Amino acid sequence: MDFDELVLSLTKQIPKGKVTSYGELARFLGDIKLARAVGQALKRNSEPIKIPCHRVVCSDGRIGGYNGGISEKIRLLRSEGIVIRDNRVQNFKEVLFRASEMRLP
DNA sequence: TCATTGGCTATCA
DNA sequence: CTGATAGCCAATG
Repeated sequence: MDFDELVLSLTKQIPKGKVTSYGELARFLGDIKLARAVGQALKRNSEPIKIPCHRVVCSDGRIGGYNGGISEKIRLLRSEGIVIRDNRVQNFKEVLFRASEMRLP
């Protein structure tokens, strides 16, 4: 299983109504410095339907980027109950899906 | 091979 | 609060 597949499989574990950060995913993978590569892996995601890549945001609660545009990302998150204000998830710490809750496929 | 490009993070002023 | 800085990984050409 290559890097991209691993990242995507972890992303699929994020429950609806929660989010995680590129850094959290990277931490689970063993190295916080993988954060950027994680972002790239999500970007290269070929099946955006099955993979909720919109549930991955910046470590400080800012939205981050999205293939379909940030507005679309925000819209999707709101539709799942995430509260966003000034391009930030409001209760970030509370809705954060932590690395300790992830598991290998 | 080397250079570039990001959906990044942490730290300091 | 905003900006600048410095790391830095995987894919791509």
